[in-house]
Amino acid sequence: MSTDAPTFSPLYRQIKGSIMQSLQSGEWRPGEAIPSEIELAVRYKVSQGTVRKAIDELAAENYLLRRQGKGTFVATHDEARAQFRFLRLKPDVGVQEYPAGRLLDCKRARASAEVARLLRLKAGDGVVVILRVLSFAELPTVFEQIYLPGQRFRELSAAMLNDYKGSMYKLFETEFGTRMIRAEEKIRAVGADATAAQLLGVPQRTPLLCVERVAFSYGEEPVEFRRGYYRTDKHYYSNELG
Amino acid sequence: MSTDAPTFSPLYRQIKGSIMQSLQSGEWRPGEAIPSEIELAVRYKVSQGTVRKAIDELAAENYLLRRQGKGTFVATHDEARAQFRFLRLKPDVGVQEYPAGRLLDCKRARASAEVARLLRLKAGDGVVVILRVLSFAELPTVFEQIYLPGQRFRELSAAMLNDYKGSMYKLFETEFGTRMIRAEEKIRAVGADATAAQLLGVPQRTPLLCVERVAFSYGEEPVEFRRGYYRTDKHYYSNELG
DNA sequence: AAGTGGTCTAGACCACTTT
DNA sequence: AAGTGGTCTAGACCACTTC
Repeated sequence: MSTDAPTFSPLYRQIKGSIMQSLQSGEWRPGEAIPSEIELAVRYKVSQGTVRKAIDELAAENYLLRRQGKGTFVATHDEARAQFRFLRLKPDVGVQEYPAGRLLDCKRARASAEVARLLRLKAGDGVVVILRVLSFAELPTVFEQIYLPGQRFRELSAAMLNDYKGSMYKLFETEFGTRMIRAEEKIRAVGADATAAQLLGVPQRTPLLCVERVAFSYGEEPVEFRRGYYRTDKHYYSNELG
Repeated sequence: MSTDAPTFSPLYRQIKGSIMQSLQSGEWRPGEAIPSEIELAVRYKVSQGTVRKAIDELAAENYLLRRQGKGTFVATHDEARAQFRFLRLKPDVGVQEYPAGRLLDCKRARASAEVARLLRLKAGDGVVVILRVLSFAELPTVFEQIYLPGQRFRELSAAMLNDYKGSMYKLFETEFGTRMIRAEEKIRAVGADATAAQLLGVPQRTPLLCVERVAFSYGEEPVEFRRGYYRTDKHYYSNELG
């Protein structure tokens, strides 16, 4: 038999697929409870155990959040758990805090070949470009360039970004129905260019972490490209190898 | 601290603990099959499903490896899966390859305060210090300083490191009964010092990734501290945010 | 008390590997 | 054919939350 044909797909994976579709279609919205395991078992005509296994996997992949006694909820970017999932910078001393953001620019532009490739657009398609600086305890630490598909984020404006309190991903989720599920990062060491040096208050050619991130939403759809320059004299990027 | 006053500990977690102890004690060795689920169910006087759940978690945490039809095996560092678990450097172009290592030094020394703290030793305790350079396709890319507890690695020698074919963690596992389970890394950007510059063939102050790793064995015991300097002009450190 | 997720059981059957 | 892990079921009971 051909190796890649879906020769066999267990029931619980099909259920998992159904649930993911309901999430993607917005039938159940972030923060809301989905139907109970028993209800879903009835709906899909399977046993509760089979539904459980489907939900177990979705919870492990950060799509859902189980709360004993209360129900199963669509994951959100304002849970404590999610706060630092995409921000791996920790201070050398003290506890991790959420940074203050300063918006430098938010404009429309055309996608370069690179950005188009990463976001699966056509070169020249419209994108939103956001520039900002993040500071920890008044110390400018991150300079970020963010690229978003213009289509999906048509309504996004500088005012919106400034008014919104909370993380950017929370705003995307709330205002654009776009939930980030996972991201891939490529990390390099580079010397600060004139712009980064000025914004971060360091000499040119100071070694900085260059972190390029592509974030994916439902269905492995890339919906954000972000390039960040991190000062690492008082912070470090933390990672766990499991 | 004794493991816990179990406010409440489900059966399958106790089973999991028992299995972990058998792994730690060496009752089942890396690469070997552990008893079948049914045998374990009999041994622990529980149902097969309860054993399954315990094994599920251990497999997810890279302690065990399930193979349908064959059995459940103690994880090893020579599986394809494990090869790149601790090496996150990927080439900008081409496919990831295993690097060639060149040993520069392997000596005994006394732990500095920092190394002692990280390895939970007393300052001045004996440690093994290894210096080496890793090259990808003839290109020196990583300069590493490795610190190991002298006690545990009493027999380790330069000859042993040179003779051994395969990854260092595989050697630790085979020759010292020390299996690395997980690791934490702190990543910074720094300028190349004279030593690193010379060994990696770059000018001084070239931006390099500085990756500090503490690796843990069974029971969260730290058994290795490693500081690596990575060139990132042709490679990048890849990470996934799940 | 009622409803939710979490644990545990016992048994049936499926898929994969080896003999 | 026999043995392994993988799936699925049905039901019991526990722990947590809310009413």
